[in-house]
Parts: sequence; structure tokens; C-alpha cells
Amino acid sequence: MPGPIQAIERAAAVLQLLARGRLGLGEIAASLDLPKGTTHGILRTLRTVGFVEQDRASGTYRLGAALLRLGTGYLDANELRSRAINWADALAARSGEAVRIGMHLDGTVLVVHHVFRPDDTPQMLDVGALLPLHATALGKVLLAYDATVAGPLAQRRLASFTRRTVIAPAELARALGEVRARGWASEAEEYLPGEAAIAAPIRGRGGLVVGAIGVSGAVDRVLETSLRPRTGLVAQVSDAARAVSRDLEDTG
Amino acid sequence: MPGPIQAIERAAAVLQLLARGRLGLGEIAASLDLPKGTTHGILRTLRTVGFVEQDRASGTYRLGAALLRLGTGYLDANELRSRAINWADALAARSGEAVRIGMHLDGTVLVVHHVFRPDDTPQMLDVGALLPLHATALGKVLLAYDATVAGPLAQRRLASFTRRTVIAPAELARALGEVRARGWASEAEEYLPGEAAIAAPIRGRGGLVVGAIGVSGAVDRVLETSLRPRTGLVAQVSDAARAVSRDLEDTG
DNA sequence: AGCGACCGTTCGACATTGTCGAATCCCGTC
DNA sequence: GACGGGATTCGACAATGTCGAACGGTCGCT
Repeated sequence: MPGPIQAIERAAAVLQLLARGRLGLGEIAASLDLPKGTTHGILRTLRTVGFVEQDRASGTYRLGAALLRLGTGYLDANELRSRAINWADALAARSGEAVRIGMHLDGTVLVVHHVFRPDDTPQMLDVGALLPLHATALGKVLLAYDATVAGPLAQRRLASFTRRTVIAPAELARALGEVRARGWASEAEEYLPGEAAIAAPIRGRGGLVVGAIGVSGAVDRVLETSLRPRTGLVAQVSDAARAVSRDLEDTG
Repeated sequence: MPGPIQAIERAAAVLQLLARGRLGLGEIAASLDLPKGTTHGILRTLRTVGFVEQDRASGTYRLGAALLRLGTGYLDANELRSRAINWADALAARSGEAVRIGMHLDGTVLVVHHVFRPDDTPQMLDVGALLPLHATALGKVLLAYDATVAGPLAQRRLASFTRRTVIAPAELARALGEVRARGWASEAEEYLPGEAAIAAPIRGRGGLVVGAIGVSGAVDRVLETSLRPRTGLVAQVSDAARAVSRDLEDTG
């Protein structure tokens, strides 16, 4: 019976839809092109298992609390993350900047770990966030080393976030070639104004790139006055990436 | 057709199982008492939608990255959390302790928000974690004010975490009465050695308790020398809880 | 090396199961 | 009090998922 189970596929589609905000039954049914009755049955089931909740007053549906457990369950099971946590802490301490670990998910960068910059300033935790591949240092690393990531992206029109975002395919390809040559990627105000980042590839068994680790922070702390990434930071990031890779290749 | 959809219920059960660690097909099929063929079909579908991943070598299954997106999607949609974030930051800054916000989920406390203690020490983020109801300040608040939470718990045998954990039903009932009388709950080394906590209820529309907010930290910072919670901290926590409650009742 | 046991995967027939669209109910609004 | 939009229920149909046995690969043991 090598065919996906229809009901489960549809339920998953409903959840993916709801991930972007609360919706009414009608909207969901219309988006998925399903009869309302069918959609309601799916929703009712997802509610009994705690994957969606329903607003008593408006009747609209939203994601449920049980999903949070599953999300953190994924993080616990994620090998890349668990191996990288200790090195990420060390990198944050040594560099004084925020550290992020990302992997490819469906044309974006999924942040699987985030260590705050070691100071008292309030910061948003963005584990679980999706970042653009072409406008972040983490994403460029993934693009540069994984053809299965880069291929589909070439078809899409790239979004521009700041004046510096590289959206021209030729220019991006050149930048990715540079990443491969140097072994690390950087980004300066291409995603968020005033922020720059450096990232390096994490390799799993067989040398395949399975993720990326990098630091990000204010432009004047991450870059030299020449606007090139600080050499010391680049070395720290590369060392951390190599350390994680060694961990991954050896064990598990 | 008011009956849950079988296939989806089963898929959800598979996910809940996998939340506790990676498993093989046989183990999953046995745990759920399903034929291997059926289980495999469910797993295959969950894999195509990214909810589970499979280890190439061992063949074992684990949760997939797409679930992380859904988990954070839940957090974004969660009204209690979004209203409480600002007040939680303020409470952490004023009290100098870590702040947590919890709600009831399925006989436990689900941590939906966590602000680190404002200093440089490395701390584990535990958004998504499940804490025991009877051994934490957050949980005692939920138990004290919500009969639908307290009822089922009376049936279960309570787990003991430290020497101080209260597991005798009578003693716990007395403590909950005290919580109701004072309007806040506390806990000293009942869950983690060396840690104490204070929490207060968050009320939604209609005055129902929908969650709890509280601080936790080293015993000697949270408690007076008399072992009673520091009066100033109790006031700060209660004020924060009231502020969040006002936010929730007014809008949405 | 060869054998055996285990585990994930595939297959096809069966009937259980989910699907569908119309009809109903409920609520807020005019 | 009637209208409208939404969620919800219903029952017949057949498409759909289920089941258990058989396949094929891999690891561990002899």
C-alpha cells in the first residue's frame, strides 16, 4: 500500500495552515479545497488529541498545547542539537555574541538552538524560527554545500529584506562559490539592519553538511572597520563547527 | 459522524509515543497494539509530511523538524503567553530571578514561557517542559484554583522528587487551602534541591484561572532566614499576576 | 562463512472507515 | 423577530485504510 494515508496528510495540512494563525472552519476548508463536513471531522479529531484548540466564543481554531510538547520532544531527539549545545555555549562565551545553530527545512533555515549573547540585555529566543536561506550566514552555508537545498531555491524569486539583501541569482552564486572556497559564510545587514553574522558548516557522517553554526551581532562588533568579518571571530566559529562535526562523525 | 477519525487518532498516538525517544517500528506497533503493516503506513505518511524522520542506518523513527515549527506556532498563537511576555520580563528584571509561566496540560504543568535570571550564568531553557503539579509553585496554584485539574490528580499516586516533596493527599489538600486563602503558592526544595519558588494565579475572562506566573531561584535568595518566602518577592509576583490578568480580561 | 533470527517493508483482498453535500442548529446582527 | 453566516450533524455510498502473511535485507551468533 505504498501511498500516503489521505486522512493523515489532510490533518497535517490543517496543522501547517494553523501554524500561521487562527482560522475558522470555512477558511480552512476553502484553503484546502475540502468539504466543510470533512474538514470538521479532522478538526474534531485533532481537538480530542490536543493538537488544536477552539475558541469558545468565535469558534475559530488554533494550534493546541500538545504540539509544544512534541516540538520540544523533537529538540531533545535532534542529534545535531544535542551534540552542538556544549560547543555553542563555549562559542558564545568566547565570542561574546549570540550563537545560533540552523538546519535546512523546506527551503528555509530552521533554528534548532540559540544561545543568548552573554550580557543582561533582553533578547528574543528564536528556536523554531524560520530564516531565509539567501540572506543569512547560516543559510548561505547550507546553500553552498547542499545541492538539494540550492536547486529548488534557484526556481524561486528571492525576497529582499534590506537594501543589502542579495537577490540576483548570479551574484548569489558567486557569493556561494566564495563560501565554498573559504569554508565559511558571512552576512552584513542583509537580513536585519545593523546586524552582521558569520557561520560555518557542520558535517555529519560521510562529510555531508547537516547544519550550520554561527554568531550574529551588531555590525561594529562582528566586522572590522574594513567591513570584513573579524578574523578572530571567523576562527572561533570555524573551530566550533569543526568540533561539532568531529562529535557527530565519531559517535551515534 | 461524531466520532474521531481513527487514522488521525492513531497518528497522534504515534507522535506522542515518539516524543519520549526514538523507537523502532516493532516497538511502536507493539505499544499501540497495531499490526506492523498498519503502523508502517502511518509512519510513512508522517514522514512525507515531515512530522517524523527515520534513521537511515538503524531504521528507527524519531520526531521530525516540522513539529518544531508547529510548536512555536502554538506559542505565537497562545494568548496567555503573548499577553504575559512583557510583564514576565519586567518581573525578572525587578526580582532578579528566573520567571516562568505555566498552564495546565494533561495532569502536568506546561511551561509556556521562561525568562532567564538576569545574569550571565548559563541556564537551560525549558519552554515546553512538563513539571509536576504537586511539587512546584506554579502547579500548586493551578491545583488550588481549578477543580478540573485537582480532581483527576487525587486518583494518581504522587511522585516524590526530594525529601521535601509533599505526597500525602491530606497534607497537599491543606497546603492548597492555604494557597487559596493567601492568593499565592510557594515551594521550597520540593522539586529541585536548593531551589525555591513563588507563584500566583493568572485569571482570564470570567475570573477563571487559566495559568500561573512565578519566580524560582536559590533557596537563600527566595526565602527569608525564617524559611518564609520574601515578602517583597511575593508582592512582585502577585502584582505581575494581577497585571497579566487585567490584560487578559480586558482584551481578546 | 554460513545460518538464523529479527526488523522494516511490500502486497492484495476485504469491509471497515472516512468522505461528501445537504440539512440543521446556533449565535450575533440588522 | 427574521435574517445571515458560521459551525455542526446526518446518513448513504464507495473509496479508503486495515490487516496478516510473505518478502528481503542486515546483524549477530555459531
